[in-house]
Amino acid sequence: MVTPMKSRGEQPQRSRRVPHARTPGQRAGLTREEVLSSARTIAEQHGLEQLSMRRVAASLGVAPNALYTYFADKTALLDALFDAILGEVELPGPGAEPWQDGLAELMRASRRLVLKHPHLTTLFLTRPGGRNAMRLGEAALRLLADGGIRGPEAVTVLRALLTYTLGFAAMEVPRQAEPGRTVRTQGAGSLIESLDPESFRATREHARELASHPGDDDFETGLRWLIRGIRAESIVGEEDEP
Amino acid sequence: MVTPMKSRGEQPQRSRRVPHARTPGQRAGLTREEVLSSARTIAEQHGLEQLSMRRVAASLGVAPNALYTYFADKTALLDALFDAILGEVELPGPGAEPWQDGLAELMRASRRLVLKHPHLTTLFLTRPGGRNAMRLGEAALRLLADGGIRGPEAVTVLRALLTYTLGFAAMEVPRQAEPGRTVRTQGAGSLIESLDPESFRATREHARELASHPGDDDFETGLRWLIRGIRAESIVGEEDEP
DNA sequence: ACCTGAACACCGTTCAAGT
DNA sequence: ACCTGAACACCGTTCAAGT
Repeated sequence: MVTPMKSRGEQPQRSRRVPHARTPGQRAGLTREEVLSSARTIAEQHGLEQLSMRRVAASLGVAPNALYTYFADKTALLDALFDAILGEVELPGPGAEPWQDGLAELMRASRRLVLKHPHLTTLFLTRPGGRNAMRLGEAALRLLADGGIRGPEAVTVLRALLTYTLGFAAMEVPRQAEPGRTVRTQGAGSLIESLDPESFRATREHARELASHPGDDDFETGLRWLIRGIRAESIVGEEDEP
Repeated sequence: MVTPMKSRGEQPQRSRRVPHARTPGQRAGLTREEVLSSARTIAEQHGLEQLSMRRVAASLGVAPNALYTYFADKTALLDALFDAILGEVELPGPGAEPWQDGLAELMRASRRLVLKHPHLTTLFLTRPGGRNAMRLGEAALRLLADGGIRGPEAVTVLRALLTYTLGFAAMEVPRQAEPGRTVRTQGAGSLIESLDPESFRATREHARELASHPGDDDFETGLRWLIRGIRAESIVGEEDEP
């Protein structure tokens, strides 16, 4: 499904040649939300590396430096963009399901979100969390508390789960979504063939699997392993293991 | 019509090294390795975002376009740089230690490497592997084979472990190493305090732990969980658990 | 406060030409 | 093949000035 864009007064993409039709004194009637939304459209359609202050400004029909009224610099815009997207994660309701299932579902939702924004992957891993990241963390911590995991250990668990989830998404995305990478990516398979058969014996034996894209199954399996390991060590007195 | 500005008076040159003291015909005696090494120095000392073709060229005392003799474009240089660094991972010898200990040590070595190059973290997650990445994978696959894990499952295990390891390093680094981020980073702690006490109850209860930097202990714990989960599900008939 | 014009100090990359 | 000079089409950001 396509992300529902708030349709404001903008005419679709005719940023070609409408240079700011204003004299120094006049206002364009910009808002912070409009700038953010425009940045988002560009990032989603053309990739993060195409997202520039000048391009955002052009798509809004203003001069480049007009944006600095709303964002101190480009990283401020990036941080806001990141947090806005994070706000769309569908939190699993406080259902009666077992806490570990709820956690798994939360991680799946996070991964789906990242995959829906392939160009922003690195942002998710490197930018410190804003308000919406906290909202995600809160949901996870509550689920953990349901499972009897609190305190420092809960934070460690949360970090491990998020690391795995976001890291997995970060690894699987660029290989398939980068701009002019088609040639280089397919080269991975043929690179294996060129390796010395002796010193790369195991690699060659697994050539087929290594060439395949990581996907849902790999993610689910690893997530299950991690949760299982957490339970085995953290929940001492649990007996109702299925 | 916007006029491209090109009116350039005689500005004083102020580059560090001697500006290319050659006439069009003369050679600088560059090598691919020299270019790579110079790029590496810049990336390590000033960060990845400061690594530009022009800066590398300047540090070598050549014109910017001279580099295109050795690298097709900037991403080619980046890929080569990435693989060169990967080549420095210390592979654990084929010792008699249990396979899971060997794997854990391999992941620790990988994390240490990433942490030694804080500016290159995203590179490790997003760039497809070159020859040295294969070398790392080979070592891991052999250890897994020692543990009786082969075929598709071995690749799944390898992916899960690498995802966790590189993802963890990617998350812990930027928060402490980014250029002008000091103010923003410390803001994470105070952001928690500003949250609504009710809807962010769990977050506030864990404020202290959440504010702390993830570190060695967190990494080790998560790695142990993951490996334990893998063993529990993959190794059916193992009894000698300590 | 919100915007423009102009400028500064950069980018990656290409093209022609010299040896 | 290896390099320079010059140019093209971009960047982020700042500064002064207009309303």
